[in-house]
Amino acid sequence: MSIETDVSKPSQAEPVRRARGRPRKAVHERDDGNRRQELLRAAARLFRQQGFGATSTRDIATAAGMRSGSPFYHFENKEALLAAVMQEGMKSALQRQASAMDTAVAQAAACGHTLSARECFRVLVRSHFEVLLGPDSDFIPVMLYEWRSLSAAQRSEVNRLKDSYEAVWVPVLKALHASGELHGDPALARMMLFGALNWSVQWYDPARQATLDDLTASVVHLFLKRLE
Amino acid sequence: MSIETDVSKPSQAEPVRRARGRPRKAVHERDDGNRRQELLRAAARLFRQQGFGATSTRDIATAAGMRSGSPFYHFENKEALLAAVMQEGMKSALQRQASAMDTAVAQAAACGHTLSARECFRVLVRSHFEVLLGPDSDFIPVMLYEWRSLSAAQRSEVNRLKDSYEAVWVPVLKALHASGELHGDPALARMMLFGALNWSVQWYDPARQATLDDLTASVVHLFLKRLE
DNA sequence: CCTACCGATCGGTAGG
DNA sequence: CCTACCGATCGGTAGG
Repeated sequence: MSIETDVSKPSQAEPVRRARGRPRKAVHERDDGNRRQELLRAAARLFRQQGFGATSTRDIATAAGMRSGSPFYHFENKEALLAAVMQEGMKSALQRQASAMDTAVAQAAACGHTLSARECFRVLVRSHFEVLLGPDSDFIPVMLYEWRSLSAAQRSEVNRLKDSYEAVWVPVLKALHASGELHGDPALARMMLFGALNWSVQWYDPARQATLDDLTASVVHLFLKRLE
Repeated sequence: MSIETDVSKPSQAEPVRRARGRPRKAVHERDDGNRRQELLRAAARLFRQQGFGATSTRDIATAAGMRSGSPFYHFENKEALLAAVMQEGMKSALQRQASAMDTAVAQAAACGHTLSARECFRVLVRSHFEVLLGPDSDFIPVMLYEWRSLSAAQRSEVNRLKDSYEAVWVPVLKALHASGELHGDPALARMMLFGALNWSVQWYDPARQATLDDLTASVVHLFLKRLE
């Protein structure tokens, strides 16, 4: 279907490209990174809405304002596009996590005290909710629910990022366990906690429900015991 | 779509089915239910492993020992097969939940006391883990992670079953909240709890990790406060 | 339930 | 990045 009208077919002497015309955006070839980013955002949105398997590369191209073959100029194949979405999502999550912790630590220091494990926990949960539910939050849900479609190599690449994201939580949960604020095996508790948080992408409706601060407070009360 | 072959339209004297030929397995037509079940199990396994979009109806047919066109004798289309997997999973989950509660109530009665909310909670969590991780546990993960591929009508059908499954938990969580064993909004706690439990299908390895009883005990300790 | 098939779509590529 | 295209696969069906 959709046989393209080949308007510009025969002897068309290369449109002589005079190198002085437009100083910026020369042949719209090497200014991408922009276009690549648009592709990633479109892919993330569609992969999340419809699933990887139900989204065609044509869908993505159209959503990014391109023709059907063009995504393959930026990505080797459809799976590489999926992997890039996930890596992009994890990198931005890592950044958000680090900056949230830095800010909190700095604020505490300005008040002349250090962050308690409980406060660390709150900051991490809050940052995680932002990653999951905040603006540009299609990337991580795609990672959570489409990893089956990755090759083994791509999967272990994404897992590296995920491990370093989770590693930040480990000492915090251990400290909470040591203080008696968190019961049971911290590793198991971490799994349960991530499950509880990640599931929110399935039901959270920003229009009708609580704010991310409300959610965070709930999680803290639900998972942590009072210290006394 | 799907124009039914109106075989029995005009003057077609009903294909006289001689009731005496072969007593069992007459024309291998009406002894299915067996084959249908095999299709469902194969579909559940493949949908879970590879995802709905990445699984072809040919894959499923082969796994069930059929030819490529045969699944469509049992199911109108691929989506109907997916919907059937989910409904099958939810019906069996509802049965397991009901029988677990019945057994527990009967046992308590035999000992001359009633089930506490905490004991109810434990029974429900344990039954849920069995649904998620026990034998024949491909159906529910498919429901959890492939509902995007359902039509709106199919989705609301599945949601009816899911709602009645969750409804059993509501009074239990309310009682736990009333007694101070569960903090925060019970509805929100239910979401978090299901997230924590359902996530286990992503990491639980029966070979290397705790038993379902261990998991259940962990969840009880993690989510419920001591009553004193 | 099988055989034999069809139309559509899809991932991907050559060449510019 | 577009044009023009290909081979493969896929969901689904007619007819028995």
